[in-house]
Amino acid sequence: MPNRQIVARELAEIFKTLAHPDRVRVIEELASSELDVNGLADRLDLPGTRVSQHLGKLRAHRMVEERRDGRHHFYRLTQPELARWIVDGLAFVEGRMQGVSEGQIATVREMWAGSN
Amino acid sequence: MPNRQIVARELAEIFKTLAHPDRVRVIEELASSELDVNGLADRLDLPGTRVSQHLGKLRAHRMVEERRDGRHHFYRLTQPELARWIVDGLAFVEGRMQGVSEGQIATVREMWAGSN
DNA sequence: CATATATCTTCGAATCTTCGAAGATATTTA
DNA sequence: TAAATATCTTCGAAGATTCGAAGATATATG
Repeated sequence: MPNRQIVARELAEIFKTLAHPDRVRVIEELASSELDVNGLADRLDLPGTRVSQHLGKLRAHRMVEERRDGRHHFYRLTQPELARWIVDGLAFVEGRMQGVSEGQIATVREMWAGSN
Repeated sequence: MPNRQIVARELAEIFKTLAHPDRVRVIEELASSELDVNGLADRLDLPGTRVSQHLGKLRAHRMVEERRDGRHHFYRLTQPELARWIVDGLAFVEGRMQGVSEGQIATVREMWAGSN
């Protein structure tokens, strides 16, 4: 199979892995600090079991790494630059503009980009 | 709902829209030139009906724009920088390295990035 | 006007994703 | 050792996605 198809398939896998709002938020949280499952669940206001499932998927695709300390599983980004690249993608949210103002986007960009 | 959640939802929509190898390839083809449905189908070696379906989705998310000339529907990127951002994402394919060599990625990066 | 071409839309089956609930495992504390 | 805590995995239902096939539309050509 031509290289372009192989590489396109890999890229699509990455996009699929990021194609859930909770997982985007998990990655942006981890951009500023390592956290355990409950730490993430608290900050994102999501049930821990759901955060755990998302982390399982991110782990399967090597986007996060795990470190265990006692009964806590701490997670961090395998490639911290990933968080920045995602923030760069906000440029394409702006263009679409369905119910999201430029001001809102700018605010979030600063929150997420600032923590890096 | 907090801004971060709204923006994360929009970003996830973008990722979902890009989460198919055919659509990644369509976008990279359109980075270098406007094409009609059959033109794309030929270059990507895909059935025209399938390319049309993918274009429908990209259109629904305003990633491509249509121009009609007779019975031909020509498509171009709404935001040409999108193609470059996707190529930047190749950095994260490299990190994962499941059956894809750095050489293959570099080759594709040049093909896609060069056409811009 | 009849036909061929280019594209779009709809349909239904197969597959994948998501979500919460329930159960399993490992670690700490009493 | 028993109970509590933190996390993971599995299960099954609901919903979304993908794909090719078939039918609809619009435009060009004979």
